[in-house]
Formats: sequence, C-alpha cells, structure tokens
Amino acid sequence: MRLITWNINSLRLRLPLLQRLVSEQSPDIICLQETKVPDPLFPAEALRDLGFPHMFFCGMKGYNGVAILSRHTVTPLEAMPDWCGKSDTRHAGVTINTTTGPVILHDFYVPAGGDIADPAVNEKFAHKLEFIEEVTSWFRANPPQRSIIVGDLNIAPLEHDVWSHKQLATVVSHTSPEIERLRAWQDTGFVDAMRLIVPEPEKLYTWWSYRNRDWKRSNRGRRLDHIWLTHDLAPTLRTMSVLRDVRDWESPSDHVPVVFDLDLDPT
DNA sequence: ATGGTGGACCCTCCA
Repeated sequence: MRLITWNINSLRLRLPLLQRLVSEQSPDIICLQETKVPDPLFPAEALRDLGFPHMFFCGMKGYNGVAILSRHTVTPLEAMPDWCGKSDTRHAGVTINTTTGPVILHDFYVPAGGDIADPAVNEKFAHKLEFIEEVTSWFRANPPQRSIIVGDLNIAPLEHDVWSHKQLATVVSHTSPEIERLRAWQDTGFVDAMRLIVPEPEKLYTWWSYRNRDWKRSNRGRRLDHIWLTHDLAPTLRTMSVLRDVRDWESPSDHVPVVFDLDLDPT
C-alpha cells in the first residue's frame, strides 16, 4: 500500500501538480493539508477522474482544510473531538480495510503558531500548544493500534530536522515547548517512520520557505511533515521518500510530498 | 536587524 502526505497549499490552484504526482507515483491513498477549499467547492469530480472515488474531506473558506483521497473504500472515523472547540478543519481520520485487518489513518494539520514563541503574548502559539495537548490526551485515552498519523505537524523536532539547530532554537517550529509536546504525543504509541529510513544525523527537510530566492542553494529547510506508525505497524514499513524535486515544479507548494510504502494490501 | 514570497480574499489575514 502506497501513501502520500502533502501540504498542497491550495488544492484548487495545484490540481495540475497533484495530477502529475499521481501519474508519477501511483499512490493508493493521498492525505492533503491546507486544501483551502470549503466543502461545497471541493473538486470531487476532478479527483474521481484522477482515480480516487473515495474521499473524505473537511475544509473552510480561505484557511486550513484536510482531505484523504483513496482508490479503495475508506470509512470515516466517528465521534472525533472538535479540537480546541474551533471547528477549523485540521483533522481527518478514516479506517482502511486490508487483508490483515483494519488500519486507522489520521491526517493532521497542526496550527503553525505565529511568530512569537510565547503563549502569554501570542494566542496562535498558545493554540498550537493546546491543540497538541488535547490530541495527546485523546490518544492517551484511546491507545492507538494499527494506526498511522501523517500530516503537517508544523514542528521539526530533531537537531537535523532544521538547517541550523542553534539559529532556530527560538524560532516557532523548533522551540523546546513545542518539541516536548510533540514528543509526548508521539509517545502515546508511535514511532517516527521517516527517521527509521533516514536516521540522524542526516539532514531531512520537507519544507523550504517561499521567502528565499534560491531555496535549493541556500537549503534552509525544515522537516515539518511527518509519518508516524504505531509499533505494531512499524515492521510493515518498506520505503519512504521525500519528493524534493516537486519543490521545483511550476508554481510549487512550499512543502513537498512524502511517499511511503507499507507491506499491507488494501481491500 | 530586517525583510524577504505566496495564497486567499474584501484589503488584510495567514503561512
């Protein structure tokens, strides 16, 4: 089973890029973040034509939005919390049927957190911390098995997940309070699948800012996008690849897709 | 120390 996670930064604007990605990678399931499309305007027909008849999405006007596209039947998770009571379309979850039993897939878009790394003066940073705390509490109360978390978690936790550990230590996405909370969330039962394939100290980035003339030359990246597997699924991980080339496609997202293969057969 | 770019949209917010 091949999956892709990608912060597409506007689904409607980048449909042609998604089309190219699908033709080159042939994924079974795609998890998108920052679709920036309200549900009534979701381009369902175009995605069906791309080969994904099963889709689960929630979006809003202008911001956020997540979507799970699948070639195979998926069942939306029932009764998930409304994180922080904001109804701001940052999470989608489905069950995938496989020959060895059901697998749960979560697609998250964690709040970016604004510019100032102080929850007392920056409510966006406070929201980011609170969001992760709530999600962590939920997973503690509902211990995950045969589960996958993917998405833009907007935190680069490891030293070599950023271009400069020192220079980013006070920059939102790489500060201690965020990293500690991300760790606590992961410790509810998950392993960092990307780092199983590319261990530290190798640099690993999935995002390069638009505010850089030559992103490739300066290479000031961060690993903001993640793939986590519960321990029981970790042995099924076969491959993982950050599709860095997509950052140079026509009118790209600032995030690139991450593709991975699990030794599972969807039904 | 600063400002740099890009998407959505009601012109300013968000990343």
